Amino acid sequence: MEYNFRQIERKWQQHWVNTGAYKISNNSTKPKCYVLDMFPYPSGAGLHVGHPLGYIASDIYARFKRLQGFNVLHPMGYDAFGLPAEQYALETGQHPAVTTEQNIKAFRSQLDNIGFSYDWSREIRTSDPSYYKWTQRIFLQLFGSWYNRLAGKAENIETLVRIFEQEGNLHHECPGNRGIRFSADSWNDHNYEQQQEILMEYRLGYLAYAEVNWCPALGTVLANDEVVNGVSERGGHPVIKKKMRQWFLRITEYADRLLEGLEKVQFSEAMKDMQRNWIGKSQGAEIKFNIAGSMESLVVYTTRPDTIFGVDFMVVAPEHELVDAITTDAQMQAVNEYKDYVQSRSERERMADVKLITGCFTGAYAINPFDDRQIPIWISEYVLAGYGTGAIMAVPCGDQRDFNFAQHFNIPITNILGDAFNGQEANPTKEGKLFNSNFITGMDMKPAMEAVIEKIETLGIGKRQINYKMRDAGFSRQRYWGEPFPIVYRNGIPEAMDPADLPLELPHVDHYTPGEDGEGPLANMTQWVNLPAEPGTALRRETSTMPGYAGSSWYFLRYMDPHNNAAFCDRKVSDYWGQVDLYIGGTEHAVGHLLYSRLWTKVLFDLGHIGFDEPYKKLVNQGMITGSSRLVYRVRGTNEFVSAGLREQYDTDELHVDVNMVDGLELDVDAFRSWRPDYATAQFILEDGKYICGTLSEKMSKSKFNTVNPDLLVEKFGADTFRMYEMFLGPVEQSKPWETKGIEGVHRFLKKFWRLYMDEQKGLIVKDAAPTADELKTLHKAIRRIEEDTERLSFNTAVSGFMMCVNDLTDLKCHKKAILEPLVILLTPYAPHVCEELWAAMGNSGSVLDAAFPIFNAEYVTESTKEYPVSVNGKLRTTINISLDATEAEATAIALANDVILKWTEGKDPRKVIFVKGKMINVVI
RNA sequence: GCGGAUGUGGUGAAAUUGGUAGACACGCCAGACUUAGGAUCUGGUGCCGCGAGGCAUGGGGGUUCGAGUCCCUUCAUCCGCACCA
Repeated sequence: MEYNFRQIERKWQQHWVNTGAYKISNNSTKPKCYVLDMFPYPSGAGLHVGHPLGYIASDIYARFKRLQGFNVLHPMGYDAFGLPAEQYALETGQHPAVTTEQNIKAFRSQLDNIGFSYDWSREIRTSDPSYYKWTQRIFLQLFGSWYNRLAGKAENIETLVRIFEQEGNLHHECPGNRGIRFSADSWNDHNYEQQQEILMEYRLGYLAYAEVNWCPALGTVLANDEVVNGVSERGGHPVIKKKMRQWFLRITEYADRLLEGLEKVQFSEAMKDMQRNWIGKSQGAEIKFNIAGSMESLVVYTTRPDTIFGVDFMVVAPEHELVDAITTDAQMQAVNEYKDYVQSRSERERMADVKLITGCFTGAYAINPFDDRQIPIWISEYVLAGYGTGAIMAVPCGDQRDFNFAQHFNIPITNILGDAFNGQEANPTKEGKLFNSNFITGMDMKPAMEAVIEKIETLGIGKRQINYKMRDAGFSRQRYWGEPFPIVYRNGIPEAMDPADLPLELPHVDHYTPGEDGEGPLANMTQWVNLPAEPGTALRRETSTMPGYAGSSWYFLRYMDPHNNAAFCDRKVSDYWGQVDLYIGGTEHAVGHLLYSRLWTKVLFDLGHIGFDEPYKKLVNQGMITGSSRLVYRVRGTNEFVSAGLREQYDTDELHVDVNMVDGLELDVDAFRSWRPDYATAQFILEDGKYICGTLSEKMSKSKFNTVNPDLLVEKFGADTFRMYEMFLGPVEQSKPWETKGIEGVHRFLKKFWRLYMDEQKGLIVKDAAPTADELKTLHKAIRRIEEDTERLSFNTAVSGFMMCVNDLTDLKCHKKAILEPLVILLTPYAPHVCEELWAAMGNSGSVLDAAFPIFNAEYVTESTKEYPVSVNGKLRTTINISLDATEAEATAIALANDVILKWTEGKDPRKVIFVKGKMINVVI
């Protein structure tokens, strides 16, 4: 029998469906293991070979844990809301629900091809009302709670109301507006509307004003990646910033817990660094500067209060509320022109264009509180309104950006660093003494920071302040294809819907055009938006929808209990499954999705809905598979194509060609001719009778014709080969280019593996004879290696471990059941179909999926001698076989007596001999 | 700009703790079997050199008996940056 992978794979995939082999129970005495993939957004483009990399890795791990006796939860679903479906709807008029459904079907069939062990009975879709019902309910939890800083956790908003009634907000600074201070009496005097406004400043899900990318020509709000160079990607219309009232999640209240939580989880240090950076905690001070001739004062945030005597100018964000009030008449026009310019710039551009120095003097001066020096106040785009107080004190001798700014605008620079400042560039050191600095002159910088903070606090002109770069998360999208907010505005005041009335279903619309003034398409559904109400009351629904990360922030919980109608997840069930043991996904989610889902988990934990406050115990980021594009070279102005090696001799244009028409580097010229009508008559200038293509490594995309569809490879080589080849490419976490050519090596391996069991003529050739020591050694070396490598997710080396094992067993002509049966189990996580086939062929009744993982026995692999490498002065000169029992003296004597070593020591006495038992010998002369 | 990652043969890579650099494959070369080969098998294959030998892990420097691995420095490429998901 030959290895007929198509028949085998079809047969067992059907069998596993029929027997419910992947259905997992929530009731088990086995230890649990939760292995999760980041679920995909079902795009219309379908899967390319880059997508399944992480899925295959997690599938192997899940199957491996199952063989080890764990009850493994390994689910899959779809992050089905999103902008592309809505965009597609705008263009084609097809409802996103319809196209999403089609895309999911296509995804599913592609996934099924590869033989994953997902429990599809637990599938979820974020766009399904039975799912987003719970997303809405959890949002109401966020809306209905506040963060009690004294308790260090979220609590129901009612507890805050009780506190206000008794003591006002004396002990609970308002996170949304630090200026708000009130007593119990004044709280109780407030009317409902005023009280709601105050509560809004405390809620974890709250409304506030923020800027969006508004494109007047399209009448819509654009995502950042729909804006290119300040104009809309579609149509190239101007985009400006517009303030809109929007929902936010108060993630900043959790900044410290999100930082601390990183200590408890197994993420890569790089990943933790990215999150820490995103959160961006810094310690410093806020300092108030009076403004000359004005009642206004300017509050700046600085991490370097010790440099206060080096301040030569102030920079205020152009959007800062004070700008209009302090700008002098003489500067008004220049300031307004500058503000118009900044309006057209994206935040990214403002941060990235560091060489472009722009700014405008307001005409106003701040007064240094310690020496009364007058300091000019400028506005510049490099200061962002959202960070700190939106104003900085600029110290050119200590900060390069400030230095560049001062030089550009000819602002004199004060030196407070003595010789440490050379006048050519800023010196940002925190180590050293301060000069020319009034009462802190001569002090070391670090104690000086403390001294300044103490002084400003005594004087009441500032205070110690911790800041975070992280901002509260915008939670509104002016879009259709997302979760509707379960919010009704009663005369403009937002109120939670009754949870019993959820889900609030997304109404069907016929048009996806935006509403007025930047509102989402739902605003056009006046029947749906405006609810019947008593006279004098207006009841209006929220017309924004939630962003993509809403549904994905908690989906890992729903998989545990996907059909529960009474709760998002039964507490007993979430207690059983607990944290995700292994989470695999792309590094592009490093901050966004991961921080949001960590936040939601913490809130749900605080409110008592689940028993753990970090969702993912271990996180692994798979690398991106880049496409390897193939290029052809057309002789300019002709229909003649020249092979890559000869292209220097011609004037050519470089064109992408579909990688599926190229075998390695050789173009299939007939396929190329029939690719497009204008190539039908193409002529080729060949080298050695072949047309050789050029290559280029770049992101996989349809427009580059470098995507490779896994379906084709599965059809040609089988799912087992495909799975193993994806793993064999290299470490999961590393980015690498796709190269189809190598897949044949893995396919050959599986055929060779098959031939250990099956003969083309004789069929099964597995015998019951006793294994030899060599055979046992080969098997157990493989068991040890595969078990270790799989556990540490080093799948590429595990695959080569299998190859070595099969090569050795082939050389040994081993066909013994005692060796081959454990080997089949070992390979099952990687190549489940062929293993199930051979397992059955050997007469086993149950499924190999539930076999017991072979136990490694060290006895079979112990060696008595070692081929020691022997170096002279660190250069390897020979190897000598020496007993592992040999003492240092014995081994050294053998080495020094060796002919080759004698030749290299040239009769000199060795100064030293380094002997590392079991490793090497080095003779130093 | 900030942050992250990666540089090892013609290619993908391996080297788990500082101890034989290139395992395992692809490709290539030579051969066997064959009507045939995109099947299978055998041997070879880092570079330079006839050889002895020398050189080699992006470049430069350092620590060490010994460095792909540790330290310093430098270059290059890729990815993310808050409304793509």
